[in-house]
Formats: sequence, C-alpha cells, structure tokens
Amino acid sequence: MSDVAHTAGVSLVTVSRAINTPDKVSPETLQRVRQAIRHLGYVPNLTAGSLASSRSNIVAAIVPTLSNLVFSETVDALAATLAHSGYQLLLGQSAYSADEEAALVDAFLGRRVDGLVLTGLSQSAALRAKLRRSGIPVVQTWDFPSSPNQNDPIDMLVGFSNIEVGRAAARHLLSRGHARLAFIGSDEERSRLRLSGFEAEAREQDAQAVEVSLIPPPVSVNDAGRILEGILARNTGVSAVFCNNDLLATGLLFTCLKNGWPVPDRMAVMGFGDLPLSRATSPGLSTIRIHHTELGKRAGKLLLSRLSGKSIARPRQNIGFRIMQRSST
Amino acid sequence: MSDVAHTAGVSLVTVSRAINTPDKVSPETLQRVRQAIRHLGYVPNLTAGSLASSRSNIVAAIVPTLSNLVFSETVDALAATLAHSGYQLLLGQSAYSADEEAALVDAFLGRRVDGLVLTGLSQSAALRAKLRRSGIPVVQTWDFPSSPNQNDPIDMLVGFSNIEVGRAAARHLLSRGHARLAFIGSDEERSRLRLSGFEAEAREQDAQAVEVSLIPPPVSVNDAGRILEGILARNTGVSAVFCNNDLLATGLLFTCLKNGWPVPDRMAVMGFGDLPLSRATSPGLSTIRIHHTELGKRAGKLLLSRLSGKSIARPRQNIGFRIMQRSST
DNA sequence: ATGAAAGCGCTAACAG
DNA sequence: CTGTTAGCGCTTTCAT
Repeated sequence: MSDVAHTAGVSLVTVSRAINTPDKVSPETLQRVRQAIRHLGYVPNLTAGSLASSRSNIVAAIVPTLSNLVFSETVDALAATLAHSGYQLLLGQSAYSADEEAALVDAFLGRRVDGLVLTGLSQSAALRAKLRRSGIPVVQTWDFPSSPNQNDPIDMLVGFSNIEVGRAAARHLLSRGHARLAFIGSDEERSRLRLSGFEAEAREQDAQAVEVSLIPPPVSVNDAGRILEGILARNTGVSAVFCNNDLLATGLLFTCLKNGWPVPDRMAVMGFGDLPLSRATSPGLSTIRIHHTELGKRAGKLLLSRLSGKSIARPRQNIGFRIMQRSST
Repeated sequence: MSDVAHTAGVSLVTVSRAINTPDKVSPETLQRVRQAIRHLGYVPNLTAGSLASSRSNIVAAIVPTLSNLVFSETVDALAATLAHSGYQLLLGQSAYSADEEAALVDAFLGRRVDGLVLTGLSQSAALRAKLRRSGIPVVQTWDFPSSPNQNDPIDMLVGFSNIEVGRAAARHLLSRGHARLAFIGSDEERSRLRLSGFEAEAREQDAQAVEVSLIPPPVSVNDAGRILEGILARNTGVSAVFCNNDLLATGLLFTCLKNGWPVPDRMAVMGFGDLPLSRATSPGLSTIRIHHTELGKRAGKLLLSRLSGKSIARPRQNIGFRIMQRSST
C-alpha cells in the first residue's frame, strides 16, 4: 500500500480512502491512486483491514451437511443474499454432531466473523451463553420454538415448527382414513421433533399404531423401502408412511411401484422437503413444503439489517410450511 | 492475550506457544496458561494471527451454484477433507458467470486465502495469470483438458474430460441403434463441452441428426419434457435424448411415463451426474457417473499436500467417468 | 523452556 | 480533501 501511495504521490490513508470510501477523495487523486494500483497490481490485504477495523465482512454458517438439497439450497440463497452486500460466507458442516458444531463456533468466533447462521435450536446452554456474550448477530434456522421444552432463542430466528410439521402430517394421514401409521426418518434432532409431533397427534386422535424407524444419517434412497418390507412382513396393518425427507419418500414410492403395491391404496406415502425432483414423480408425492430458499434469504437479510445498524421489526420469524397434497396419499 | 499472560504469570509469547505449539511449553506452564484461558474466556483472534503469520488457514472454493447436488456434494467432501486438517472453507457462487468468478477471486486473494478451488478450466488469460502470480495453490476441477482449444491449467487439476463424456454418450446411444439424437442441456461451459463431444462423435459415426436445446440455467425438472414435446411435434424421428444433468433426465423419464411413451423403445433417455435419487427410478436411468465426492476429496488433498510442503506425485488427475447403463437406454 | 523487541498491513481518530 | 500518529492482536526472530 505504501508503494501505491508513493507512486501516486499521496499518503497511506488516501490510498485506503480511495479504496474504501472513494467519494471522500478528489476525482483527480482518485484517478492517480487507481492508476497506481493497477500499475503495481496491488491487492489490498483484507486481513490487515479486518484487524484494524474489527470488521471481517465474513458471515459464517453451520449446516449439518451440504449433501442434502434442502440445506445446500438454503446456503445458496444465504450466500447470494450476503454477497450482494459484500459479505462472504465461511461454511462449516456439523454432520449432525453437537460437538462438531461447538468446535466450529469456536473457530468462527476466533475469526471474528461478523455474523453467524446456525441450524436448529438445540445448542447447549454453554454454547448459547458463549454466543450471546460474543455480541455478534446470530440467526438460528430450520426450527421454531413451540414446545416449552425447547431452548430460548439466542438472538434472531427464522424457521418453522418441526413439531407442528409432525402433527400436520399425522393429521393429514389420519384424515385420509389411515389408522395405523409408520414414521421413517433419519436419527437427528429435527427429525425427532417431527416424530414427537407425529406421535402426539396420533395419540390424541386415537390412532391404532405408529411404527417408528430412525436411521442414522446419512440416509440413502433405498433405506425406506427396506424398512417398509420389514413392516409389511410383520403384518402390522400399516397403511401410511411419513418419510422424513423426500429422498426417502421418493425411494419408497419407487419401491412400492416396483413391487406392485398400489399407492396410495395399499400404502400411502408422505414426504418432507418438497425436493425439485420429487415434484415430478408419478404418482405425485404428497409432501410438506418448506420454503427453504426463503429461509436462507431471510436469515441473510436479518444479519444484513443488524450489521447495518437498522432496527429489526421481526427478529423471530415463523415462515411456516405447507402440505402439498398430490396423489401418493 | 496479555490478560491471559498476566494471569498465568508468563509472557505473551508463551501464551501464543501454549496455544499453537503446546509441546514447546513445559507441562506446568501449559496448565497454568490453559487455566487462565478458560478462566477468562479468552478467544484467540485468528485474524491477528493470520496477519502476523501470513497464513489464514482458509481455503476458498468457487462453484457455479450449490443448488445442484453434484456441486454441493463436491463441496461437502472438499470442506470435510479440509476440516480434518484445520482449514475452513470460504465459499463463492459464480452463477456460471465469468465476471462473478473473477470478482470472487479478487476478494479471496485479498483475504489471503491459503488455497483456491475453481470449477472448470475456462478462466480468462488475465485471471489465470493473476492466480499464477499470486503464488497460492490452485486446483481446477470438473474438467480435464483434451482438446487443444482448452486453456493451460493454472496449477493443479482434478477432473474428467467433458468432451469425452459427450462422445461416450453419443457412442452409447448410437450403439443402441439410435440414429437421430437429441441433446438437452443447460447453457453453460461444461455442458457445451459435452455437446461438442456429442456432436463430434455423432458426425464421425454418420448419425442422421442431432437436435440441440440449450436452456439458460437454472434448469428445472420439467424443462426437458417440454422440449421433447416440441421435438416430437416436429416429427424429427428422434429416438434418443442425452440430457445433460440427471434432474432434466429424470424429469424427462417421468414425462415419458406419464404420456405413455415407452422408454427406451419409443424414447431412450440418458442422464449425466448419477444423482442418488435417479438411481432408484423405474425404469432405471442410464446415466454417466462422475465420482464427485472423490473429486472434492482429491482437490482437498492436493491443496493439503501442497500446503504442508509435500511434493505432489500427480498434480493433474483425470478421475474419468463411467457409463451406468440401466433400463432407460 | 521462556522472553523482549519488532513488525504483519491496514484503519481510526484527530488535526489541519 | 488530505495527512500524522497510534494502534488492531497476534507471531517471528533472536536472545538468554
């Protein structure tokens, strides 16, 4: 930077201003500085800038995995929203592990990121306290408090109630005349919340049974088919399955088709997530739509508002969900 | 840090060493320092560390979008590989735009990232020169040079030949007895490379026609179905379609099923990418498998080797591809 | 094994 | 509009 300053015949600060606040520099000076920058191939060191200004222009996000489209599309929208305002995204994957998440948070706080986006509300009390003390804006996503057992939000929030999703799914299947239900999902926090809602609703409506299978993540397409075969072999009378993600549900749909089990007459299948691909199956997959790109966008906007010092009208947003009834139920 | 030093009764350097190179500190001192750190809730400022050491422990990656599973799974594997060695991932999305990519590179170089992963080989001469001058390790991915028209690699490379993919697809369809082919893909660099290979092979084998449709990204499930309807309406005699991504191909498969067009007898459908979901369709989707998680892993390993000063046996790796013939062709 | 001194490359605060 | 001064919070020598 001092090379640039010499070449342009100005001081260091002027170069800094020419780069960061060009309208505070006279047009002629600006031009000389820019020319010097180009001439020397100068690349400003943003790390030094961050240290001096204590703003990193980096936002971090932690998701369980990018190998699930619902999360990668959320991150896509988040990164795009932030990029418009000059923020970059530092990404961490927790693999559904609270320890990994905590370790990532430490690393990100150490980097003095300007904001943080988390998945879920289940962070430990210690972690929540640490984040509150850090003073940086935090957005939790992918859930919304509904039961008294859930933690208090750390700061901002944009999500939907997983428990209500579970309830809505049970309600839907019961209303279609099914009395014996199955739940197949991956064994992780939010899936278990949906299960708890599903079971609660089934209980309250006197459903005759709920068969539960939780698969350790990552799940694969054929898992649900395998599990359903087991359920059918036991003659449990199950006639409807709620698969806790569309990959499982679509795989199950295909299994039913292959085995000649009529959907939804022999077996009703319901998914979660509304993946682009699942929208085109035949029969159409009934599922629960989460507007996950909106979720990423709103998380980004919340952070940007806070970072630009604006007051935030609604720091805790429930974006809800929608039952997409198609032909599989 | 100086608070910690005072509390532990040592100097700044010792605290630094206790954190970064604990085996260079006596056990008793180490314990005192660690206790002070915990007691004070000290979080080391990695930005300051980066500035002083000129190592950021950050690697940046640029992909077109995370909303395509082939890329998000690659990034997943890359991030996981890097995380094992303490590197974090800074992510940029180019939206298939060379300008966006160039802007992201500038930002990342400014942050003094320790390494960079790019998608494709089509960077401008200026950008390639800038990256070479920067001296940081760069890995280009998702393509491999085969035609003399392609650019020289910047540094390291792990990919496969998109042109050869196109050729292989044409060869496969022609060998199945189809003489009039269609190509449907998104209008972007690598898809066009596959198209060029597809057309070249078709020409050399005297195929009677290749109908081409390029869709501006992002593509959606039903795009290919709509296009095929147009092709059929024109009575072109096309009997086989190469869809340049599995989302399109699977959508097309569903369209054919819905319309009662027998697959592959009336219309053969071939995809690209081998998405998890597409593996379970019925009829099974013939497609081209890219081991994209391996791609991410190798890109990460190449960077890690270089960053740890190891010599690299094969800095340019062609991981190839594989034709997965299932029932749709 | 520990410490003192000298920066890393920039921005903030103040002055003119 | 421009410049001077003083750090930001660490790590890197080089000593001891």
